Amino acid sequence: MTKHCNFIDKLREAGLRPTKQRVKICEVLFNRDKTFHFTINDLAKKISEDLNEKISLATVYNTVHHFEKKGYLKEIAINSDKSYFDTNTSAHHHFYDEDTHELIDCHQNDIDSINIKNNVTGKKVKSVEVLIKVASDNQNQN
Amino acid sequence: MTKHCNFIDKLREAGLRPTKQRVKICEVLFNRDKTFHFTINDLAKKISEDLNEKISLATVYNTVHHFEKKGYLKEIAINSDKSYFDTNTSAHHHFYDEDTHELIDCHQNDIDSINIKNNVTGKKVKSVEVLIKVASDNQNQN
DNA sequence: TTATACATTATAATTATTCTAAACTATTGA
DNA sequence: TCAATAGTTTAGAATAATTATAATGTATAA
Repeated sequence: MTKHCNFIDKLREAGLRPTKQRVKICEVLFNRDKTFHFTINDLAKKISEDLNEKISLATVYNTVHHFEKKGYLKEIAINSDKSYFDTNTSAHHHFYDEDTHELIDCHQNDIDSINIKNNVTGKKVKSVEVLIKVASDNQNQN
Repeated sequence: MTKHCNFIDKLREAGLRPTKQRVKICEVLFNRDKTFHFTINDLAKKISEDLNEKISLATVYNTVHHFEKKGYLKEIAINSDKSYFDTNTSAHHHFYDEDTHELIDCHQNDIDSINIKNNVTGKKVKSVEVLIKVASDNQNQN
């Protein structure tokens, strides 16, 4: 289990002052074994439940975006009215369960590596994201 | 070039009455050689320019969503405050140019086919979308 | 041609996100 | 230790995409 002081270091490394709000956000995000897929709203709700006091949404937005820029979080490309983030920043892709609206990590051994043969002229590949939508067989395909 | 009557048929096949608004939307979307990547706003703007009269945004939203359900359009998974659609509904993926914010089709011969070795238990793969983000070499990676 | 079911529209409502400006706090250096 | 300052948090307003509403309009089938 990672401790407070590690989060303080982590925040300092990101050039952020370790305020109690940010440390709390770190705890919720990074003090866990499994990958966490979340929306800003999920995160804010979890924090206020844990903490029994509210934290401004603006702070959550700002901090999450800082973390994303610093590579502590990854934003997941998905068609939704909300933005999804992932605490797993390693190269991996996602399943999206259309029945439950749940995101599931797709690990390296679940998929053959993606081989791009022709890139856009004069550009460099910055990231490759695969989203595999799944559903029960009897589900309507959309 | 596809003609009016074809659009009327197309709309009927989708179970939609061929109103003048819908026929116009068809013209803008399907009366073209190249793939069209667009947001609802792009589309509404193009229509009002072409037609020199406005068409309600609600109508555009409704019609585009009908078309998407019927498989005439594909929604593209991208992290954006807006939804992107594509008139090319065949199996293909996308490059996203982070410099210009432009979407570019990734054709079959640009990428090796995606091989999913382990799917989520009890589910069927409904779609596989690959988004390749590209930028100039000197661009900040985010 | 008329009844009816479906469509369009303007506008209001909703929701996610960003902005703002005032109050607050971690940090730095005297 | 303490004050100055630079960065933070906050509530609430502003913005923007999307959806809902309810009145009016129109394609269609009988």
